[in-house]
Parts: sequence; C-alpha cells; structure tokens
Amino acid sequence: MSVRDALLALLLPGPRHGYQLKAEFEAATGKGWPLNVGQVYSTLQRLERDELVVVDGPPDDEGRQAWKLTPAGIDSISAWIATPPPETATARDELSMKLLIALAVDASPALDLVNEQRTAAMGDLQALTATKTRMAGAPLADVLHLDRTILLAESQVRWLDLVEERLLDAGWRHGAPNPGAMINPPEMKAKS
Amino acid sequence: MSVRDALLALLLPGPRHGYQLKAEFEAATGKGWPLNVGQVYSTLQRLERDELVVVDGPPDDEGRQAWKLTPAGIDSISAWIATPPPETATARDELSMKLLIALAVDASPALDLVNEQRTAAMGDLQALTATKTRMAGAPLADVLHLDRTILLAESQVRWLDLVEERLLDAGWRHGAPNPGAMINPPEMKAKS
DNA sequence: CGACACATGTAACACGTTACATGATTTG
DNA sequence: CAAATCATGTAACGTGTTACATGTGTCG
Repeated sequence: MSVRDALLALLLPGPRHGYQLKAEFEAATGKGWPLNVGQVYSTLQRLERDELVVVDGPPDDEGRQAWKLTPAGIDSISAWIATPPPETATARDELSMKLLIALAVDASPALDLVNEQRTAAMGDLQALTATKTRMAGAPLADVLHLDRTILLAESQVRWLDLVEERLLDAGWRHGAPNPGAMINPPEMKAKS
Repeated sequence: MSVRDALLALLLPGPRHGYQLKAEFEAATGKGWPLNVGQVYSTLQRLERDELVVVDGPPDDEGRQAWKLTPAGIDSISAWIATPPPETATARDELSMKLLIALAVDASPALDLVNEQRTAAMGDLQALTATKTRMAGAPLADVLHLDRTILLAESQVRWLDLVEERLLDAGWRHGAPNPGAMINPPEMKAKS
C-alpha cells in the first residue's frame, strides 16, 4: 500500500484538504505509519498530474484547499480496495531478509545471531503485550493495529525457532562458522 | 532491509562483480525478492559515491569489474548485521494497512471485505503448504523463505479472525455500512 | 505577546523499478 | 548461424522522506 493509494481512498467519502488527510491517515492506520504533512501535498500534486483528483473549488477563508476525486480516481481506488493484496507483497519482511543475507555471508556465528534476534523479538512482544492492557478504550484502528503488530512479532519468534531447528538439522553448531550449506564460492561459469 | 544493505553484506566474504551479486542475492533471499540486474549496478555506483565500496583493480579479460568494501563499508555493514531490525519496521504490512484504510472510509460492507480477504489469504496458505511438500531437497534459503511466507500468511488469517471478532463486538453487521466507530466527520477545529 | 497548532507548499535527495542499449560467450 | 546466457551500464520515472519557508489563528 502506498500513501498515494491511501490518500485516494480517504477522499472517497468526500472532499478533504491536506491537513485533514494527514490526520485521517494517521487515525486510520493506528499511528502505524507516521506521515510528514509535506508528503500529503506532494502526493496530491502527483495525483492531480495523473488526473485522479482535482481541487474542489477555490480555497476557503482560511486558505484551506479541498480536493476531490475525479471519476477516474473513483474507479481506480474502488478497484484497489476490492483487490486483496498479493501474497508476494508479504514476503519481503525485514527480519527474514536480513537474517537470510547474514546467513549467506556467514557474518557471525549463525545460531548466535538467530538467538539474538529472538531475544529482541521476544522483548518486543512483551512490550507490545504490556501496551495492550493500556489500550482498553482506544480507537478501534489503534487496537487492530496493535493486534497486527503482536501477531507479526509472534510469527517472527516462531520463524526464528524454525530456523534454529533447521540449522541444527543441517549440521550447524553454536559458536561455529557455518558448514557451507548456503555459501557458494564466487566462481561462476568460467569463460576462458 | 534495502538492496543497498544486502549488496554491502554480500561483499563481506570478498570481492564480487555485479552479475554475481545479483545471483547471490536471489540465492540468499530464496527468490523472495526478484532483482533487476540494472539495479545492482546503479546501487553499486551509489555505494561508490558514498565511499563504502571501491573497484577492485581493473576489469578482467571478459570485462568483469569486481568491487570490494572499503574499511568504512566493512564497519557500516557489520553494524547493520549485528543490529536486529526495529519492531516498527514490521508494522507496515500491506494487508492490515489496506484493510484499516478501507474500514475507515467504509468503502464496502466491512465484514464482507474482511471475509474476502480471509478467503484470499487461506487460498494463499493452501498453495504455499502444497509447495512445501515439493521443496524437500531445495536450498536451505528457499525452505526458510517459504517457512516465513507461510507463517506470515497464517498470521494474516489469524488477524482477520480477530478483526471480525472485534467488529462484531463493536456492533458492525454483515452486509451493512459501519456504525461510525471509525469515521470521524471531516470537521476539524473550526477557526472562524 | 509568545508559543503552539493549523495549514499550505517547495526543494532536494534516496531508493526501487523498468526499459533500453551494448557486447561477449556458450550451446544447440 | 541463431538463441540464450553472461555481463555491464544508462536513462527515466515513481514514491518516500526530510528540511525548509511561510502564514494564520488560538490560547494562556
């Protein structure tokens, strides 16, 4: 999801001005994505360029400029909302990519690295769970976002467990360099 | 994790040339991140500009140009590998952001949307599980990446279950517009 | 009055992504 | 020979992000 998509969607209920869009964006995403106001305005300009939004009349007394969707904008964002995100989009998470790269270059004793990351992930999880109790009456969006963050943290811990298991099965040992299961020596097909 | 970080890390074991880096990147990430070769070269140039890599001698007979880390590059990437990713990085996943935005604008009957997304997520999950059986002898990186993808898909389904539960608790109904739990009317503090 | 929130906007830069151009080498 | 792969590189564009400039309105 891009800011672009989100702003288009937030214009569906009716015209809004820039500052309002920022506020609604952050309310809707449960503070999961802090947004610099400047980006709202530049994104609106790009949307205008693409003829998905237009200004809705002249600015009001206080200089507020409202924007609204064009028919093309409505079509575009309706299609976007109706389409579930592709699974592939999910697979690029920080933790696994980072750890896989680290394993590939055998940057440090692999199992130790896994354990460090698990410790960090479990710490995050504990902090998040604690936050949950303090979120009783919070807006629904905030609660749902926290739920999501917790589930993601749990899945991190589970994956790290799995990684450790598979590494041990493959013959890796604590405190030792890896047995070469993933590193391919730099020779590619020789040409000469 | 950026391509930039990954390429730096892949240079840790020793000098590599561009095409090699692309191959190792995709091997390491288990095909989870298809990479256009062109991006390798432009990223290398940016890294050179930042004095984190330098060319390692003249190109060989076949015109291959090897690159290596500078001391600053080694420091930079070592620190990166040792630092577990911040939890916040995790919280920007496509599914939840998209759904939260959709709920905020009440784009379509909310619970129906949740169910559609769950159907899609469960379909993904089934396909992934099927793939798993066909991955017996695959490289470790590929298996680990698939594990991660599966765990993420599971956490999607679980979250969607939670969302449905919370929406029902909050009084939302199937096939009906939402009860206004999240939409704030566009009036902000009036000024005049 | 001074601080702060509201409000708009611009400029610059980083990164990701694709398309394109070019050429050598391998292989059927 | 023709096609595929290896190999390097450039150009253009899109989005995300931050810093900065500017001004109005509110409130203590």
